Amino acid sequence: MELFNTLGGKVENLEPVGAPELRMYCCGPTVYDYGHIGNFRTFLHVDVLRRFLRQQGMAVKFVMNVTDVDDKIIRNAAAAGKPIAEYTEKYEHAFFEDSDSLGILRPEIVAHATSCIPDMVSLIQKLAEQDIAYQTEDSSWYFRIARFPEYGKLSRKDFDGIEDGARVDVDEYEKDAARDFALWKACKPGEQSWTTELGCGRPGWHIECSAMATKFLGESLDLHCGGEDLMFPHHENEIAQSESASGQPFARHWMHVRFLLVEGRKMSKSEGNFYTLRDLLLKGYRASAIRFLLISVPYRHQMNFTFESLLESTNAIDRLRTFHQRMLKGGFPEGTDETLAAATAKAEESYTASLANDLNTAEARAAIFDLVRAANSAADAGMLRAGNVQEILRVLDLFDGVFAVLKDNDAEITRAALAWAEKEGRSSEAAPELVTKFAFSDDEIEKLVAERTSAKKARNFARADAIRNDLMTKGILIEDSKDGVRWRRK
RNA sequence: GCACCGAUGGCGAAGUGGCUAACGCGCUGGUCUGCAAAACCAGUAUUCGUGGGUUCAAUUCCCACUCGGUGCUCCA
Repeated sequence: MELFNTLGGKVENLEPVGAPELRMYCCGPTVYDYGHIGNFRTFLHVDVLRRFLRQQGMAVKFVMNVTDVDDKIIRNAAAAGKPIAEYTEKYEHAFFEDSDSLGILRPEIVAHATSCIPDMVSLIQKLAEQDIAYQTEDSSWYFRIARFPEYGKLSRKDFDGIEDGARVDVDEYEKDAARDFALWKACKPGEQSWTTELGCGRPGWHIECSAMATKFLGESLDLHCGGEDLMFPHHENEIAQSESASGQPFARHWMHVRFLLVEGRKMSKSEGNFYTLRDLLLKGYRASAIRFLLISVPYRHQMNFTFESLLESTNAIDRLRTFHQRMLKGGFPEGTDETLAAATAKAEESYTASLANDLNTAEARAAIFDLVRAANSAADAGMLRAGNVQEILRVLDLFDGVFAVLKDNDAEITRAALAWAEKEGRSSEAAPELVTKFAFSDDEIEKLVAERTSAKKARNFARADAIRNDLMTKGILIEDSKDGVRWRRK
């Protein structure tokens, strides 16, 4: 497949080199709070890539780190009066719970910063031997950027222009050069620290990824991913550290997912447009719709997240699911309609080609909707045959292997979110209509639906419609068809 | 300030130097239905931010401007 490579700024073929599997690393979350939709847009697109590569028959070994010690964690844990391990455990658990809700597959390996300290220490020692790492008076260790002439090759920055610019950390006066970055931060009283050959302290942020990626994937990776903001300085620093230590290219391919806007503005707490996944679930939006929306705009484009588009995604998924059910129900005559068979083959081809072309999810999506229309249309015209259905379901499975929205476990996820809100004392944040919608059990709904069906049989339409309207106000939709009644939560 | 990215219908959003500018949602009308829902059909941008240029031909390439976003600092 072809994927844009930030290093070099071109679309390039992505394939494993020197190993049977593609070695892929993604900078994961810093677990100091619940994940927001911006975080998840990145992880979702990385998931889409991984699923597609696998589907294309490529073996992938995917490693993601969890940053479980850093300034924010130390600050927040102290404020909460908890040891950092206990504090981070909660948010890491929540992160993976949210990832599951969004259909993000778990990495092959999850690497924790706090369990890889010795690897970081030996990496820094390697740099120290070459005098690339140096110690300041306070016993912290820094990376000497002057010793890595290629610094800036990823983000293609002109450092000559910036070097003497206004923004220099005033409190880092001990460094030899303003841009030198911390590898190891000397311990401070009351802060979590490790006593190592480098002295007492804790790792800098950048060294984590270099050490862990190398530990689990070797000195040269096939692909390194992350949000666009990480390109500089984080990834640039990773390259500098890793390549200085190993003398080899750190990662051949770099993928960066662009930020999203919320209602046309940068998402931020001060703008009041900052949303975690849980916020949205409690507002009554479905996990599947959030996934679908977040991956529908190709990863290299800035996307504008709005509540209107979230509703649109919900409706689009309903269309797909309704169609899927229609195909599964079957009952079509034997044989194959050639026109539809051709349309199906074309949809499959277009779907694959779109994703293979730098992960154009918008086009891949369009290919599937083309198929839905063609098949629905053929079915209505009495042209759909069992042989077509078989192929259509296969293509639909292919699509869903990457998009993962056909299986409906939204109610389950929403219930879990409600339970969480209850437990955390945040139930007031849950939308009232959500509470009424889920107050009804499936059994109760079935009972009312049965009652309506018998009222209908007795041609008591007034009673039947009253039941239907009542359920409608509670968010439950009833559909009659030739072969029975179907209901679903809207 | 310097650098980079974007601007396509009511909304979201693909795409291309030249065939009717995808797809989804919405809306309007029709078919179906006891009525709905689902589904289908038809309609919904003579036009791709503004102004100039290159070209036989530009939404697509170039320049300027306007607006939005991003990076230069922790951030997915």
